[in-house]
Amino acid sequence: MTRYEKEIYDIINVSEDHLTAEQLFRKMKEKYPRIVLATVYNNVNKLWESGLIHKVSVEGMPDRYDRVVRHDHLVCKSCGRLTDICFDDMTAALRERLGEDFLYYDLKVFGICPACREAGDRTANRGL
Amino acid sequence: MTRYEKEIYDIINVSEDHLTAEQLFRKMKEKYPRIVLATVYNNVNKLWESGLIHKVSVEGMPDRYDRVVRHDHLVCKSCGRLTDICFDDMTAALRERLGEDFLYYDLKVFGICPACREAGDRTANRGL
DNA sequence: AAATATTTTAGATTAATTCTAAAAACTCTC
DNA sequence: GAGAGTTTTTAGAATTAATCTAAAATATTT
Repeated sequence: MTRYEKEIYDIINVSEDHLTAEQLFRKMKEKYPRIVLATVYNNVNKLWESGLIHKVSVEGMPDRYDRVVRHDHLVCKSCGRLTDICFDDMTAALRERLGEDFLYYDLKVFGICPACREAGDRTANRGL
Repeated sequence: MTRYEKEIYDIINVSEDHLTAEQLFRKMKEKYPRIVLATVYNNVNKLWESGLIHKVSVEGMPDRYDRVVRHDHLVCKSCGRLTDICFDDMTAALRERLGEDFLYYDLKVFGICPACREAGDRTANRGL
């Protein structure tokens, strides 16, 4: 692993958030001011291809990057925020129903996050 | 629903495939040669916003559109092909674990489709 | 240190999607 | 059924996310 690769890997594994390439780029820039966005893309793609990080894609938003430890996601339909959640591992059950092996599965539960729900309520009260 | 909206809605509901905006555009063009890609985007977005169709997003590929009847997806990691599959409805179980309501969930199982597996085997035999 | 390979930079390019302004097609009212 | 207002479509520019390319910078090997 190169220096940047390692650094990006660490940011992703330490961060509570699910960062986009752009956000990783801004974070990297604090430490390496001459870094360029393409370098971040190069590195997340290398990390992704070698299975060291996950890529999370939600319609209408840029891809975000995530640690690989098994978990699921809550997606806010309103602001797009991703929250980790860990439902029971369904691998065995899915495999049985499917009748054959697969690589992995991805479960996203869409709803409205507390912050947006509150904001929505406030908005509703204002009659907007 | 406008004429185009209805037509696009029907194509999505009749098709076995999961079409991209580009593919819908080409299909629409057979019947309405003067149609423009932006019109397809306008219409799928209207349909999507009103909950009449689903949008399926997989990292690295353009969004595809789908009927709304509840089902899950198999995604080929190699060619990207989407296949419908219907596992048991987990809404109740997820809701219980989550402790609150949500809008819907999205389950994708990633693997290698039969065609790609075969092609891969052939390639492997060739030593590539 | 020279030769080779890998990574980064800078900036152009592509692909998917959205936006904008004008034209066309509806819809309503009288 | 002609004009007024609204909605949709067209055409093409603009935007965004991501990739590509070629040269420069860094590593690695010999």
